[in-house]
Amino acid sequence: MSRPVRVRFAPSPTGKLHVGGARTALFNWAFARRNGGKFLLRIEDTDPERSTTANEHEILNGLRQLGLDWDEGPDVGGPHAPYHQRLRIERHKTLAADLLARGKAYRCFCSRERLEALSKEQDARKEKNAYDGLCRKLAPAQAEVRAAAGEPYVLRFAVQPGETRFVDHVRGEVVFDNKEVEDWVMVRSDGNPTYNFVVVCDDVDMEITHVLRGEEHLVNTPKQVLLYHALGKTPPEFGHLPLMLGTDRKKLSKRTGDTALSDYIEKGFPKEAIVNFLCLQGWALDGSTEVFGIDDLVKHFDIKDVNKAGAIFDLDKFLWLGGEYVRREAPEELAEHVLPHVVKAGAVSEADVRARWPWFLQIVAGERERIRTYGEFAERTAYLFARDEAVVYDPAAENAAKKHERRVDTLRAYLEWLRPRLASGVDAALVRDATKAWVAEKGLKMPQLFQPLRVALTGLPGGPDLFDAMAWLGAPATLRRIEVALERLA
RNA sequence: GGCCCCAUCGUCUAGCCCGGCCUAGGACACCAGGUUUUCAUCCUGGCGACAGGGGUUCAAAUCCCCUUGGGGUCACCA
Repeated sequence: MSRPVRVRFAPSPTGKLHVGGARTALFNWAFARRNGGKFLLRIEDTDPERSTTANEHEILNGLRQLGLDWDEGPDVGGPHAPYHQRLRIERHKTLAADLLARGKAYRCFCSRERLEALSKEQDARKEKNAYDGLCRKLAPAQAEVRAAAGEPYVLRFAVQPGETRFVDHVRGEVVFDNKEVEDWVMVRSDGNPTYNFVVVCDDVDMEITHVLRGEEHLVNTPKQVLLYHALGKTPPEFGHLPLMLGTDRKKLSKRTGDTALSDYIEKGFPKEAIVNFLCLQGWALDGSTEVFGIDDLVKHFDIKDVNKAGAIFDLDKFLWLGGEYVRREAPEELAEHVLPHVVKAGAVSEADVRARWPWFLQIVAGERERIRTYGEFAERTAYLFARDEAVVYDPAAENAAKKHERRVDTLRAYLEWLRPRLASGVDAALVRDATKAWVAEKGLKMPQLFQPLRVALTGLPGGPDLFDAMAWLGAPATLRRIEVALERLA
């Protein structure tokens, strides 16, 4: 007889949503959906200094963009409201007072100076840093008097000797000797409870059955399990997810790459690719299917299949996945996704693009196989929106063009030949065939014309079919760019 | 350093829990070839791993132990 599954994701709105956090949320959500349970969101805003509502909105927004929804949370409410931890503080204080009254916690009057000196001594003796339990020996009545006199104190949890063990669905059973767990601070001297305390209070009140979180919390778990017992509650089951690592094999940090979900959204990774990639960090569908959607995750997710070892964030594979999803999109859909990035690049307005929508769709269809993110589209097509006189020549492309001795003569001859043929616009197929015939007739090798021409039109070393590019550019720009190249490639 | 966690190709992983089907499978990346006006897509092929050492067993990537290596954590932060 097990209780209905209830899991939560409890982000702290002190910054952007980390991709590791996004994956934690995703796995929690999938676990709930897979097991017919509830997924709730709780905002861990106990640090008023660093928590902002802007961050909170961005986090919720990011989760929604990934396709997650929650049954209870700050915006949707629920039977256990409020879902902002800050608003639950009275309950936390009540629970803390109860623990104090029952001798499960005690007042500690030690000054920060003493604590600092203590840890210095411990360092010198190469001992582990931990509170020595001095105030635990104080008689409760005496502590009461000192507190009443206004002496500042913190509330510490009284750890009893023994062993603490818990089930971890990722790692198996984990055991800690309570000697390793210090008498940690539950309530600060300013009256605010600490994370390890409130997280348990809220998880108890919200009837959380499974706690799935990052491995960095593994060492907090014995403290929390002990607290559950002191509260007379059964601890939930745990699952500590492997860390997402940077290329330096350490916890993913800004040092080795972008860490915020929003960074990847801004770069224009397709949402489905983000979800897919996050799944692949620590979990596999079946060992051979790499591209799959969030529905497949729900259908097959089992916490027991989650990997124990940390996973290095593999940007190459992420980009590859991006390409997979980009190529699955129809031009119309892709055009909408790509448009904001084009506008952001600054050379053209959304209205201008929409005014030429069929034209834009052609370009999107043409570039689709060449991009892995929406952002890359904007980069690759920047030449289309450049001034004809100021197309940026990629050095590699320019050098390749300049390898050809007679490039200017060839280009000039071609320009003269081409001009009348574009009089009524560019028909890509026609010009393509005619040009190939022209090249053969002149006894030229293909690259002798095509490389200089490519630079003239696009400035890029690779790219779309040149005659498609001419069509996109239109006759005047095509001719003008070749004219300009006559001088720039001389 | 103490404690805790982890260990299959360069990377993400399948296999491990319930030893034999594993001369260890897939994917990314890389290399080579094909298609092509370039780039890309696409197709074909190649390179490439059970960290080391002991056990247990008829048999170990799979179970146990040790070593080594890596990571996490040691706050009145979450």
